[in-house]
Amino acid sequence: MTQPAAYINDEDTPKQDSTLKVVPNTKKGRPRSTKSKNAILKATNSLLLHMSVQELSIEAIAKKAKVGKTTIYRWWPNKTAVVMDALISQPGIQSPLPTPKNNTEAIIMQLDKLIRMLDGNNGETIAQLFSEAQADEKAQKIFSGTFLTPLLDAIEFSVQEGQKAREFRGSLDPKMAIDLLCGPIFFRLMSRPADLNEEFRETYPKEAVRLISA
Amino acid sequence: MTQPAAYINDEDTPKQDSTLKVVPNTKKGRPRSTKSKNAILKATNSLLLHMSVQELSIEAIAKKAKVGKTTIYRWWPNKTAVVMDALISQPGIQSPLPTPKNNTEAIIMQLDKLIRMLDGNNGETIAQLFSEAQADEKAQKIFSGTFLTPLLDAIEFSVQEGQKAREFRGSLDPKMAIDLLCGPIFFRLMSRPADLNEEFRETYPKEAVRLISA
Amino acid sequence: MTQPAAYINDEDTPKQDSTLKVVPNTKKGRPRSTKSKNAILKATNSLLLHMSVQELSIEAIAKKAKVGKTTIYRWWPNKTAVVMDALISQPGIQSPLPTPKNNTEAIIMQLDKLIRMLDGNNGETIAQLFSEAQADEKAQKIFSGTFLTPLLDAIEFSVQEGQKAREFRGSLDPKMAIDLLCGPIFFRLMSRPADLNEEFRETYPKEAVRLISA
Amino acid sequence: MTQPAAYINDEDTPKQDSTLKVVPNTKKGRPRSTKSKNAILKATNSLLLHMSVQELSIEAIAKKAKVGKTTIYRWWPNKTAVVMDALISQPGIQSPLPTPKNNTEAIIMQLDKLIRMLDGNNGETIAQLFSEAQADEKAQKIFSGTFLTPLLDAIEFSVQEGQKAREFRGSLDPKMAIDLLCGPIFFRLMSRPADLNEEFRETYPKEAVRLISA
DNA sequence: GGGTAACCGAGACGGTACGTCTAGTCTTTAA
DNA sequence: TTAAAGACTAGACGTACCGTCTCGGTTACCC
Repeated sequence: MTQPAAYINDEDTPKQDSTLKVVPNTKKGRPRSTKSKNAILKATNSLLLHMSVQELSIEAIAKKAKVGKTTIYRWWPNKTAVVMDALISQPGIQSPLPTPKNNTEAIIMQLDKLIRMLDGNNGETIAQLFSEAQADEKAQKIFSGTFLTPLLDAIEFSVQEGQKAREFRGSLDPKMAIDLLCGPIFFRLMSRPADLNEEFRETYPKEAVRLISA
Repeated sequence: MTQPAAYINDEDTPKQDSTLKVVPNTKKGRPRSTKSKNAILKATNSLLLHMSVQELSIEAIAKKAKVGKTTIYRWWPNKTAVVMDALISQPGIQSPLPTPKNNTEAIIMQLDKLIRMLDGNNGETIAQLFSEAQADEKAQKIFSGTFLTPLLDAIEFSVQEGQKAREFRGSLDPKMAIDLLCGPIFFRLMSRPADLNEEFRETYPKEAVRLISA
Repeated sequence: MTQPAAYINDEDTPKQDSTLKVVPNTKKGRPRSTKSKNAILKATNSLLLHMSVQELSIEAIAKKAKVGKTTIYRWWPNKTAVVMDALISQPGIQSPLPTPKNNTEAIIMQLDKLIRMLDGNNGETIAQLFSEAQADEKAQKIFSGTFLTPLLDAIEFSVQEGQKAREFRGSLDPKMAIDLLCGPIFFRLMSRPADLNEEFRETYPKEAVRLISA
Repeated sequence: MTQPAAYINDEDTPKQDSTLKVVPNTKKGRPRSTKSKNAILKATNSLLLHMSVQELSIEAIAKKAKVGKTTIYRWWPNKTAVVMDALISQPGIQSPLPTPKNNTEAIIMQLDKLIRMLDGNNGETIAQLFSEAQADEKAQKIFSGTFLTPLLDAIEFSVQEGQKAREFRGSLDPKMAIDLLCGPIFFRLMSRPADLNEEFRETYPKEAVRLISA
């Protein structure tokens, strides 16, 4: 189960032009204000309750958080990155999974967790981030790196383990397996989000995993 | 069978406030200029080769088509509607399917056609329209009404016929069947569009239909 | 006393490009609709009660008069002309003067009539037409020809007669005399219109004529 | 003596909602760019050589001055204010008068200065601003406050002083005196601007002041 | 404890696009 | 032929944000 991490603004170093400096490490100067950081993330989450990612503007965040626009641009490359961070910063969004007894169960648990995550307001926001990523390369990288790739890698790992263990059909291309497992969830999220309900969460994962079983 | 319906600017009546008038029938005034209409659609398609739907602006279309902005706003409610029309106006985008010998084949043909349609530049555009629809209600209505609903309705019809004919599992909720059939395609479109290739088009439809077979 | 007339849309011949046709006189086709003409003038006067000449638009007139824009453009060269016509069409705007017993009295009567005319809503409109004329050559011609020149010519005539009769200073340039007589009225109209009241009407003409007396 | 007052954008504080703040003194944020301000005024003056105030557009100023439209709207409430500022910013437009030896001379000097100011292109512009003021309340306030009121107040002061000193007729209402003195100048400006020439400048002030003399 | 470096807020900057409005022209059918 | 209706191109309006910049001022570390 790879744990790639990704963008996510953990380290308090401003976004760089990727011009590699060898050991710039000597942190001088005023350190990053955690107060501002939190205010920004909080304001973002708050605003997203009333508007879409597309409607959300950096200016609105800055105003709501009582923060200079520069402060936002210093630490995040674009709106997608801020929203992504704000999403992740929510408590309980990253709950660890219990240890599964086999790969079938692992997949079921992962899909269940995914559906839970996509339910409600967060689901809308994620759908909108996914949308932003369609046209904007930078947004694409952040969304993939922070959210999508880790998710899919974890599932792919389980699929491959399951194939080794003969739980799943060996003939199936793992990429195809991922599309079969996750595609319906995201498609429903984007086309009929209201149907991403409890019933779906209870029936779909079992149904889906059956499709790739040996 | 399919439920065509939807937006689509066929009739040359300007967008209305939906305040129903009883028989306004006598067409007075200068009729709509087909020249302008075509110039707008052509310009839109042309611009979409170099930019995303999001980057595309009404002003750019108007300029390229040598048309007043008012003319665009008179006939289309928003950008999504223009792009949707432009997409559909392309020759060969709406080819009829040959008569299938059973519902399994019908589904396969429909999926094959869908994948073909989503390949290349049009696929990108459609993904972007789908994205626009995530946040914007008006865009959502136009995209659903013009593109998504007709498509899904046709597939749903085939699924239900197939269930009656015992070709497909009767226990499967038709909505779920649609998600299983179409979800992977759209998911791949949006997450790894390069993989929406010929190989996928040849393998996926058969694989997918197998999943819902009795 | 010149009788210049001017623009004024009396004859029902559309505005021409002044490319003289010799005897086009055989009036064919549908005749001009007096109904439309009246509706246009009435609508114009009505709208001018609530807005300035500058705010008034041809579109608004056409809409209010339930008339095509083309109909307006066919008969009047621009907004100024329409407004000018509308103003003149008002009943009682063109009352003839009684015969004066000398030129001093003639001037007084003329100034009194002018002040009366510039009082109230019509005064505002005339000030606005005068304003329109400042930047727009066509408007200038219409305003001068229809309103200003006839007025000033009449006064100039009285001044010159009065000079011949030794009622007024012979040394005074007639143009200067006109400025001295009319300037204060128009200046007050444009700078303090509220002061163009009855008191002013009663005191000013006598005062003014005194200034040019021998 | 004179009541300068008025709009005029001297202090670099953006136009406010007039909600009085008590001592906002600590100037935060990036200071106003004098470069942009000058570019805007210069561009305005430059454009006014070729077009009227009415034809002039904010967009054209912005384009010519290589400045964002927002920058103009941030500092001036409307076109009239920009033009007024541009006019005043011209070197030599505000030359101080030499000390007069009596009020008669003071009036003559003031009228002479006024006629000089209204000669040529600036005269046209001022006539157009006066015109703008006829219909638009905001324009009216700016034109009066910045140009007309200071001018008339100064003359009124001289008139009243002259009346006290028995140079001028005491029976004359000062407002009437102003109309008599200034009316002809502005009337000529607006009706026959070409006649606002040197000859007029030399003869009129003396003639005018004679009319109000005791 | 003074210097210095990076941070912070505020907000002005040059731009782009929005959706609306009006000008003046053009094109149809009906009278 | 004119009238009405209304479509047409063109372009200004004032607003909203973008991402950058420029201020005065505020921490921290390092000498």
